[in-house]
Amino acid sequence: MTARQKHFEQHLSYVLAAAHRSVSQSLTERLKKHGIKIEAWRVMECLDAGDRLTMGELAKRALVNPPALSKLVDRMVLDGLVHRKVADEDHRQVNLLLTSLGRMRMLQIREEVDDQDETLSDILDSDSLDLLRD
Amino acid sequence: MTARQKHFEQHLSYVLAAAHRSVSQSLTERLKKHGIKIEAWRVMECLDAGDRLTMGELAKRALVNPPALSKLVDRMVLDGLVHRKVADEDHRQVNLLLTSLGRMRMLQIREEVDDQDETLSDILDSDSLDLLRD
DNA sequence: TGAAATTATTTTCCAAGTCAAATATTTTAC
DNA sequence: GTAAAATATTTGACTTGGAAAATAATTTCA
Repeated sequence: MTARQKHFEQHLSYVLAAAHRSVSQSLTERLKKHGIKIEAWRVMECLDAGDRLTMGELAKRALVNPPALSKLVDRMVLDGLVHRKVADEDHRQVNLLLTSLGRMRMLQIREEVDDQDETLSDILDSDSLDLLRD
Repeated sequence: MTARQKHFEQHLSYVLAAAHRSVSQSLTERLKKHGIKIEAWRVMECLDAGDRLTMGELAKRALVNPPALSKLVDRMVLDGLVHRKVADEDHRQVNLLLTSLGRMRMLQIREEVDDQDETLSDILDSDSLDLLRD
């Protein structure tokens, strides 16, 4: 007899959705002044961190499905943040590269995100964050 | 001198997005057999739990923006899960009500969600969940 | 080798979300 | 009492996302 009869707001999926929504919304708000979406920021950070990423690798790391990534990258290319390059070894693959404008913008945005993280880390302790990495 | 130089995958927004994505995807997969989206399930649970909810209240509790909720409800009405009723006191407001079909379907879906929660609660302990409710 | 299978990415078509404006109703303040 | 402001919800125009198909390149293996 497990302790049931819980309110649905305690379901894992609800709690996660609420937390994600709240954090995303405030970050989206902050990123508005930089004219960029959270996903685009993640893509730029991945490119800065990882080496010669293909679209497939990038999709996994930046948490975006391949078709969505393809379209997002279209826009980022238009904005001059990244550029595509067919991979040398395997011509099916595409390597994405940050432009210097892209790197510059990423650094500015990173400050904004770091700032939000510091604000929020007062509320949330790091142990629970570790647990989320499952 | 705080311990910086962290990888961006440790950012709160990234960790939350990853956790949310992972849980949502597996739940979405499970809910497919019931022909329903996570948001629609949340709406039904809210209606079952709360009393005479207006669209505005519902939007907050079900974690959906008002325009998106309005459209989602359109579909749910078509599917016979809920129906709209102009509020008695304030005719600007709309009260949403579960149909009996809606309640029945909700109960079935709840089992699916409870099941997933049990599966995942082995991995994640409840302390971290409490912390997410901020 | 070369046809078939596999893999990476993009495209297409459609469903769903957003922002701002429109609509409907109620409240406020003269 | 009524015009103006405020509030609740929906609509419309546009953007974005997803599933599956299309495209392009590589690998397998007979």
